[in-house]
Amino acid sequence: MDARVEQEELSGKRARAKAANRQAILEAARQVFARMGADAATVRDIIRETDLAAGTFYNYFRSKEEVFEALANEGVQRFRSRLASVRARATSLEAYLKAAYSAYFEFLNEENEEAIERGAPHAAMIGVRVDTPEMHAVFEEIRADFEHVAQSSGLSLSDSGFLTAAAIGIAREVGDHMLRRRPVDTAGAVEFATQLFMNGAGTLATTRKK
Amino acid sequence: MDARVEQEELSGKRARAKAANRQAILEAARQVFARMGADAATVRDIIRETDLAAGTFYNYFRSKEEVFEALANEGVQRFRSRLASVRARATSLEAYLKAAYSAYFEFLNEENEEAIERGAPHAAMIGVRVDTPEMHAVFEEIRADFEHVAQSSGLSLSDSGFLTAAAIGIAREVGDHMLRRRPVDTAGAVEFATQLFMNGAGTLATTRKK
Amino acid sequence: MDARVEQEELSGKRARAKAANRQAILEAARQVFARMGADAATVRDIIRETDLAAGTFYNYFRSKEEVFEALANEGVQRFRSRLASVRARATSLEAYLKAAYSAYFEFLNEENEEAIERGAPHAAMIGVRVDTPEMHAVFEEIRADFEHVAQSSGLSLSDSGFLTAAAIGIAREVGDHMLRRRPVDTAGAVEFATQLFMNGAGTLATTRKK
Amino acid sequence: MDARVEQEELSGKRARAKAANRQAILEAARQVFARMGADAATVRDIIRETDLAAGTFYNYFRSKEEVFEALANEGVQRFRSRLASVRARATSLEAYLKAAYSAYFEFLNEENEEAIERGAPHAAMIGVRVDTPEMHAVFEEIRADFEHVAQSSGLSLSDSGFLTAAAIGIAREVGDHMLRRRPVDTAGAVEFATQLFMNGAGTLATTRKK
DNA sequence: CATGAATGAGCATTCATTCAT
DNA sequence: GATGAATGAATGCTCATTCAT
Repeated sequence: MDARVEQEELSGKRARAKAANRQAILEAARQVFARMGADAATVRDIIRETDLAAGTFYNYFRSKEEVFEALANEGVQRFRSRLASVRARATSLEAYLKAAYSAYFEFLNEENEEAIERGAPHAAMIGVRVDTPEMHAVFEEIRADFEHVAQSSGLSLSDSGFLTAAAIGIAREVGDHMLRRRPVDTAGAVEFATQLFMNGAGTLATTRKK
Repeated sequence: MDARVEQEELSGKRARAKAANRQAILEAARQVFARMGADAATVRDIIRETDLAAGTFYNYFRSKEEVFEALANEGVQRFRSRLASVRARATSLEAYLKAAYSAYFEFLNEENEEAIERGAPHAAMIGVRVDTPEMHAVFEEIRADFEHVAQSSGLSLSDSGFLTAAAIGIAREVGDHMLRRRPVDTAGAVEFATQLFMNGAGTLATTRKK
Repeated sequence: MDARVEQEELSGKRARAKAANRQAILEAARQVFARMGADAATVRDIIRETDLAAGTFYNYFRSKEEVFEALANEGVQRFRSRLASVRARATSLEAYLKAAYSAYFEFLNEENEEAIERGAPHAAMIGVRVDTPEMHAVFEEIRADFEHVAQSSGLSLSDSGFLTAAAIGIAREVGDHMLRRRPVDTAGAVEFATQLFMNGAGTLATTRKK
Repeated sequence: MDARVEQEELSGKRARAKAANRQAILEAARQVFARMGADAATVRDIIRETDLAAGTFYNYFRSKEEVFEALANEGVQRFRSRLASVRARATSLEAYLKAAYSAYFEFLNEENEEAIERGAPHAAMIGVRVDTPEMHAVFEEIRADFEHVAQSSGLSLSDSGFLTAAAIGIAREVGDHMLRRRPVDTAGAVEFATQLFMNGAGTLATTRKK
């Protein structure tokens, strides 16, 4: 009885403590992964960054991989929610692209800012790089967006799979390249990526003066 | 005199054996990396795939990473040499792109054929995926090619860094996508990637009939 | 409240277990070192003598050397505390020597008894043989004792460093020799060493009858 | 026939080459042992210091221990031959002691000079420290010398075993101590050790002025 | 639920030794 | 007899995971 009452009284606190522990582990993992790479990191490395005991880790995750996945999904989800806003407001293909690239490049910049400042060589995009079911879902969302926008404009896309892949490829590589430049110019990257995807390299080259 | 000849004969055999062993380790590593991923793989996994003894590994490589690097460089070099032929024959930007994408997609297909058939989920491009000095060199080569071809055509590229990044991004993602389709259609991928890069998505969408 | 009490009970048990494990490792190491020599011994040899698991060793010591050192210091400290009593009661140089030699030879005998009975060829004095900072401290203690006792007697020692070295040398070699005789005669060894150090070999040789 | 003749022609050369190889290994071992300690040293370390191949080592020695023993015996033998000269010329106990201590301290100094200059922390007396049959032989030789000299002087030693042990103990510790002082004063050490052994500490202490 | 010591499988690596050449 | 690559047993050590408290 006593125990039960106590348990119920505590349940709120406990739930909060549980959530806090889970978050603590995730945050520690994020830092450790960034600092030494997810592959080199060990569960011990993560738990050491925490004030929890080794065994406690296993109350929340079954393995390092599970943490990694959780972290990755978290990242993807963050981007996905941004993409959802974009989708809602998209009118033309070009407008959609601009908004989507903008969302991605901003996201990339924000996510890496914290890590890069801390001198974290392995930072580069834990959340969005990995080949997970979540990432495939994002691919399909974008493809659907493309098709939807195209349809609205009375267009038929030749190969939406390839188009989506290309859009994503541009985002990734141009995004990485953008991060290496100082100052980081997301607006420029958005402009470039959108122009290239819409009109090709032709418009990006100018006839030289003699 | 006699001794010298004999010694050379011997060292010939030995040298051949050494080279063979090195190759055996590399080949085993390629398979192991493909099967279980380079990070999960251990030196033991590699040497087990071989009929060599554990210690022998260390006569040839100092660590798993060294094997990985050797393998990666090997792959990049193979592609680089193809790229060199392309460069030699490039006339216009479009011709260069077509040839380069063709080189890459064919390369991708060949390299992965063997691995995919063996059911190797981690196959996807050890040689060309990793972020090595070699890869940066390839990036710069392509950028230089772009600038050279542009100059020949009397054009000035707006941002050769971003352009190169975009071209590579398209290659990577469209390439991966291509591999997932059956039958693998490299020619179609080449056509798509070239068109997109040159003219943008506009030309790839057709006005729908009502 | 309850929890606190419980925790202390638990930690008590744990603490006891930890101490017991540490002792078990030390004792096992002592035996193994005695049996096969500290250099030939491996961590596995030590842990095998224990009912602990291999990894547990590293919860207590970082290496075999650390165990060795702990063991050596332990031995030296045991002897040092005996020497402290001797010092407290020393009046003349001869009295000090007698007491110190007695302390050492008894110590030597006791420490090696257990080991020799078990047929341990490498027993001979882990604790006092090695060249550690602890041993140097003992050297300096003895030298200080010499000077102090001499001063009390109104004497000035010619070379306290050499004198200390000589006293220790005699202790070591005569002590080892003593251990090889049956029955072990510590009293005789004390008498001999003291006489030799005080008066030289002259008093130990008697004129032969014709 | 041909082969035989060739072999016989070479036999001289070969014998010399064999001896040279053996010496090369011994010398390399001496250096390696001095540099890193005999226990830490490996056969590889030794052979690396040589221009011989790994396998060649085993044509001359069966193991590192055998080299060590050879080296140790060599050292003891060198000292033994000096001791033999001493013995030949010894008249009184004091004269013998003086000569023997002199022989040992000089020997110690010479053997370690080369090593210490090269910055070899592990040098300290490979040749004379170890507990080998050879060392026991030396012990017995000295004991016999003691008895012989005593007899010549019409004396009877109380306990020649302990006396010998004491003399050796003094030699060892005073010798080590001597090596630590700069400049190394072998003459002083000889004087001290002889005086102490002959007359005890009494003569080495002087009454203090009030 | 938290704790943290124990576990023991598993890994990288070294090394003495062998042996085909 | 010399060579030096191959061998594979052995070692130190780490780490994910368990479980008594």
